[in-house]
Amino acid sequence: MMASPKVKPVPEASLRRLPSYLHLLRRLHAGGRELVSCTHIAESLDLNPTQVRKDLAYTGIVGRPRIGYPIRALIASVEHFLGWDNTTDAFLVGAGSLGRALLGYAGFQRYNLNIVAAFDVDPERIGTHWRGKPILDVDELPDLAGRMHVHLGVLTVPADAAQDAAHLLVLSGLKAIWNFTGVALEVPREVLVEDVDLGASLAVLSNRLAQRLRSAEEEESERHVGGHGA
Amino acid sequence: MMASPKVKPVPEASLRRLPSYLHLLRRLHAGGRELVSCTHIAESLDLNPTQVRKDLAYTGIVGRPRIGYPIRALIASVEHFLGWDNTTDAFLVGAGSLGRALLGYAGFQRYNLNIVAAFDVDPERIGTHWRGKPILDVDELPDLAGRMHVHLGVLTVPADAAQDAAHLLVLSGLKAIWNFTGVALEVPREVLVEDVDLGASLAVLSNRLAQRLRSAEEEESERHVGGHGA
DNA sequence: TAGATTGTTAATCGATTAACAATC
DNA sequence: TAGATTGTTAATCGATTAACAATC
Repeated sequence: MMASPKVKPVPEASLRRLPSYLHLLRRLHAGGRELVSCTHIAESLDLNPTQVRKDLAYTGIVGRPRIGYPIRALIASVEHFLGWDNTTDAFLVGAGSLGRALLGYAGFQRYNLNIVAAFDVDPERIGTHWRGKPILDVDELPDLAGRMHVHLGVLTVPADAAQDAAHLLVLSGLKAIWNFTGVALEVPREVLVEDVDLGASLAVLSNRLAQRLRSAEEEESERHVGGHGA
Repeated sequence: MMASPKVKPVPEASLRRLPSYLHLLRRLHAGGRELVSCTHIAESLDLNPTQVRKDLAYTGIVGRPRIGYPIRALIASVEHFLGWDNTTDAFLVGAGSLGRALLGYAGFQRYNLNIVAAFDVDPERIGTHWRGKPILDVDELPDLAGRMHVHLGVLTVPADAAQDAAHLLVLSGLKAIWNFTGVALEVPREVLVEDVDLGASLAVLSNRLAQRLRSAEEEESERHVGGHGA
């Protein structure tokens, strides 16, 4: 007996757009507006209206032709679909600079994400607090995960400790890992991993910037020679 | 006269994979290995060999049939292609919790990225240092950007200050913005923006996790009733 | 009613993957 | 030489976008 064999997963690209809709919808709602159309959302966010309509349909909302969607219900629908309608508790592993940053980051409230504790191996860190959150010995993690019913781990250890730490999270029964290490983790299929890869993001920007700086130079030297096109 | 009109841009997905190749290649190189094949890279990173071959070809490297690529040259090729062969200086704007985290993050060395200073509007922060980096008044940014030839800005201000801050960076002559605010910025076409959207990333993980927890519940209750499939 | 907007089906587009000739 | 691997062209796949009927 397999778990929901027919449900085809929502495209990742669609999921990734939902938070930006949510952000806009909350602003509109705060501004007192009650209805919104895909056309309006699409224009605000510079997207294709059909794409917005499909994305929203995934959350289960049904709109009314000529009218659009009730904003209140739409917000609720998106939040529920993302599991952001209830607080999600999480453990953070690796209380280095990046880890402490996320530990102190107030912005996670928006997603109803609550990091309840951090774990580390460094005796200097263990037993201390950071922004009101305890930093505990990583050896306590397996036991606490079970007792506190925590399913989500935020992984911020150094790259060379990443795979071992991931293994520990799996053994501790966590079901999802938000991976900031930049390392491709090997975990069982039933454990979810989502990578936040700063290197990947920076690569896009760096390449495009380097390209432009190069072609700007080229253009400059061409101007001196008397350019004959590319 | 347009800048390089014929150069078709490398697909973003390919660029995003390059840092993971680089990471692996550096490890192999450190291990004393001198040659590597796409097959080997693909197996290590769980990718399609043809895809790896195409990605690497974008950087300009040429391999030898039967042999593969010389690792040293391949690393140099990828690094150059990403503009990571020389140090890139950057300004960080917004020295809140996330900003200070990135300011103190040692991992950027890997990409030859050097944040030289942070800027803020809070008088309490201005004039202080964090991890050896000065936090300056944002009013000084335009002048310093020109004098220090800084092209890249790391944007970590609160969401409601994002657009204004981006505008300042544009006016200051910066050419690229690494945007951590989660806000869709409006900037002139000639300014590059790359978004690191934690909300988007978390959305994927949250939805998939919520889905699984839901279907686990379903299965549980089905077991009691005597399930008749999905 | 007229027409704006939804929901859905079809066409387009681009990225991934497979096939295969060239080559060391 | 034989065959593993590269580089490239063709086929596949999935996401985006366009077209359009249904409807309020």
